[in-house]
Amino acid sequence: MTESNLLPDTRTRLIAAGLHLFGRGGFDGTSTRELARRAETNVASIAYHFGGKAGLRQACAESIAHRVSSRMSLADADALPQDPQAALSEIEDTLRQFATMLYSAPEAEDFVPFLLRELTEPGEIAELIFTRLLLPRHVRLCRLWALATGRPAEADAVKLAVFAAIGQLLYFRIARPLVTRRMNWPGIGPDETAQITETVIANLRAAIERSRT
Amino acid sequence: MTESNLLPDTRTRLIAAGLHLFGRGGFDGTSTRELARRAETNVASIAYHFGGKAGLRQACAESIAHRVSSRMSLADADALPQDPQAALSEIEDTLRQFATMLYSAPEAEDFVPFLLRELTEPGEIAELIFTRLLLPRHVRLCRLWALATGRPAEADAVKLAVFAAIGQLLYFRIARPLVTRRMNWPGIGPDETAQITETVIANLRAAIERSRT
DNA sequence: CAGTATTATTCAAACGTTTGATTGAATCAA
DNA sequence: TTGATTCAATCAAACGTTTGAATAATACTG
Repeated sequence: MTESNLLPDTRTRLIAAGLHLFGRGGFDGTSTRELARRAETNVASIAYHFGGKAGLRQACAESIAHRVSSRMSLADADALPQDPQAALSEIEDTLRQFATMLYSAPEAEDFVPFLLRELTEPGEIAELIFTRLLLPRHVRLCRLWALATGRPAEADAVKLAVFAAIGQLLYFRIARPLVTRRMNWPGIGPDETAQITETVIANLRAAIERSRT
Repeated sequence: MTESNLLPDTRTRLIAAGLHLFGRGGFDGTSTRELARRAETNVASIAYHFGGKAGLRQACAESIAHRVSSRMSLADADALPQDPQAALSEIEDTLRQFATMLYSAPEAEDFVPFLLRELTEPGEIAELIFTRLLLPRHVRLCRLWALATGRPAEADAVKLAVFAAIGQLLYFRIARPLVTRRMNWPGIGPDETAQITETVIANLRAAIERSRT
């Protein structure tokens, strides 16, 4: 106790290094020596704390799962809004939260690239991220969508529409270099984030309107 | 002359191997020995024909650029449709072509993963793919969008809306394992492709309708 | 047209480096 | 002292690349 040290745990530092380096260079593109250097520790610590490089990768994913869970809490599953307008509002709020996390939350900056990279290539990590983070939110969004449009919550069309809405946000982040190039943006700051978010929200409203009639 | 050999060029075989292996395992995750084995040649051929592993990667990208150009030709830039309805139709056609290539074209199957992987990580290759393949089509789609909605073609909102439309298609392909899991699909066949495409087209129509008013 | 010189391509083998992992000693806190 | 943790040093394996000889294709010459 009473940690007067300036540095966090070796364990914690290694996970931070993993998120950063795996997210940028990929798992194969990152060496254990790089990881150790960035975490300011010895290579052997990786094996000691995580059993190996693959174990560190897993620990990075679990670290994200925890942090995202705390930052984007699921609304109580039993408490669904009643009128369509309230359902739509909650969908919009969820997307906005998601966008904030993806584009401009400083504390998410180091793990979002890791998350996206793992999501784009199938494997155990993608599995974990999907079941723990994405799936429960997808299910709830489908229920909300159903409330907002009057369609059955588990209809294929509803599920796909929700995927499409989330997909737009994820895509803008994945293709960020392409988007900034085409838009002649210096980067994605608060203004640009707002523009993207409003585009997606506008698409959402249009889709729901059309689906309702 | 009179090639009675069963195999294509070593050069050609190496590019095919590169598209396949880089697309699945990534650049760092693929060794020159794997590449040579799959191309049924010697490792030294990589250096001989492409200067090295990185050169093969580049050649793979250029091969894609050629193949996509021939399969998805750009309509003549000077021949824009005149009425909004025709413009909308051409946008829809373009998206459908794109979807076919991404999801179900057999001859695209081996290079689509390569293309997506390179697009998701910034670099020289992504640059080439973007400027040669994506950008010209994006520009034309913006013009068509402008015609269909009456808005200025180079308005930020138009560019972003086009990105959002393309992004949906790309995302469904990138996140294919996730989508099939959630939908309880065995895979993405013609039926599933149609469902996805219709979802995106429906979103497109809704967005354009709303943008027009 | 035959025979030779020239070039292009492929090959097995080896190069030096880097990889992830492991070792046993050193260091630390309790 | 004890158990947990970190360390420098080392390991075999795999890495991308290079080598020089062998082979195949092409051009030249008499």
